[in-house]
Amino acid sequence: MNVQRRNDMNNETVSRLMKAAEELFAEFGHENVSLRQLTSRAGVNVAAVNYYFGSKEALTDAVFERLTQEACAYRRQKIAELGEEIEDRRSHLEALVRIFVHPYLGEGNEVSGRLLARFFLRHRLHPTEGTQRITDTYNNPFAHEYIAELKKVCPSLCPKDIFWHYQFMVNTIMISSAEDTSFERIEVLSGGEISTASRAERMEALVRFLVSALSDG
Amino acid sequence: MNVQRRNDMNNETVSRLMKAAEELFAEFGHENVSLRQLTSRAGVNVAAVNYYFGSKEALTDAVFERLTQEACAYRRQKIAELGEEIEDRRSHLEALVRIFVHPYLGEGNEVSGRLLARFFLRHRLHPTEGTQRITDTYNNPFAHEYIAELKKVCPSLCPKDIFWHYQFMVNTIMISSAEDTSFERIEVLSGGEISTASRAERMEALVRFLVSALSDG
DNA sequence: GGCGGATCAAAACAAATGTTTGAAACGCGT
DNA sequence: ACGCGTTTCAAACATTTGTTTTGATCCGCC
Repeated sequence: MNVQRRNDMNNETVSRLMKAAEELFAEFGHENVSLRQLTSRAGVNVAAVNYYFGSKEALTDAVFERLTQEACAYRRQKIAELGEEIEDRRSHLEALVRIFVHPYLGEGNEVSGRLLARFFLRHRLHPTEGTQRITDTYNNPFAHEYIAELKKVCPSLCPKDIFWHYQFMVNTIMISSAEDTSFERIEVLSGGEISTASRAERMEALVRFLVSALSDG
Repeated sequence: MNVQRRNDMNNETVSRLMKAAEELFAEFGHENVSLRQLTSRAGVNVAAVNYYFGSKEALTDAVFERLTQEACAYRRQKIAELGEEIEDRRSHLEALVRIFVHPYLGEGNEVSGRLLARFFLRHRLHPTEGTQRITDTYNNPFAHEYIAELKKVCPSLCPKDIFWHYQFMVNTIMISSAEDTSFERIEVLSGGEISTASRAERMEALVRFLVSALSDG
């Protein structure tokens, strides 16, 4: 009835709200951002959230949905560009992994990547009707396509393990992308041997880890 | 002053509180458990939490600390039992991985394992003074010892990557242990090909994944 | 110009939370 | 039996949260 009343995209207030939500959610997590912080940052009234979205949760879901949609679309396109011909299995696998990781850790996705990962983790730990719907609509269909591609380049992997390893791969990427401090920990772990690495370095290390895990058997 | 007044372990109310906290936190996450739920379950008064622990956060930290301590102690002992002699690198590595995973997914650790993982994830996403202290006190020192063991059985791994891969390994284990639904997803991913797996099966699949990721290069 | 719906803003609202209070109940040594 | 420190309890408290309400204002249109 009054939920999700008129969240057209071409609306100043709506887009200001979503922009502010993205930034704040990424920095603090949606749990720790009150509507008053959010609307104050967006420069709109507190009531605007409920007026346009119906509830805070609906706004959260809207942000989550947009990011998820974009990530899946990007990856679908990149996989299509990759084509069918498989020259070297290992490098093809690496390309596949890079495509998956890119929306999270790739260049230009600093904010949205972290946010997307946080949303995903929250869905895993505390699924709601909304996040479940988004997962079913976007992530699961894409997951099937992606797993099919994995199968092509990992023939030595037991069929069951394809699913398992896909799951573990996703898990690793999520938490590794969700928070920068999880990467700064590398400095204390190595006793300073590795100084806090650049974003690009982190992604390379993650790709190596995942390729190694998925190849071989 | 009045914080952490008298949380002796040999106290009926205190242990009742911690037991209820463990169960509820594991099921819903500490964020989603109110003091009234908690104390009602424990059969004590609401004020008992503040009386004995000083605050809800202090109680949370106490639970976290105990579990972390136990996990590290267990692993230290098992590593010592493993001894120095390395006959087969691969199986030694596998044993090491199993030792790490056990407090999270091993038999008998159903509740505490999930809880510990949830705490750890929360610390990563939203560190506090308390969780940082616990990490510094227990996890980081143990991490150094464990990484040293890893180095012995992964000589082909570039020294820098030892730290990275350790970090990724921990991440994978955490999120994979934190929620059972992350494992039930395997059923929808495989299109029903794999029915929801037993806890033991999951652990085996995770061990395969990690060993594969850590060996080779 | 004036009507009517869309949009906004300030305030009020209800519910939940962690925390504190003050008094009653208890345990126990003297 | 008394006194005293500790523990327990119900109630109140202060604060924050998301949400709703009530008008005021804007803008297009007959």
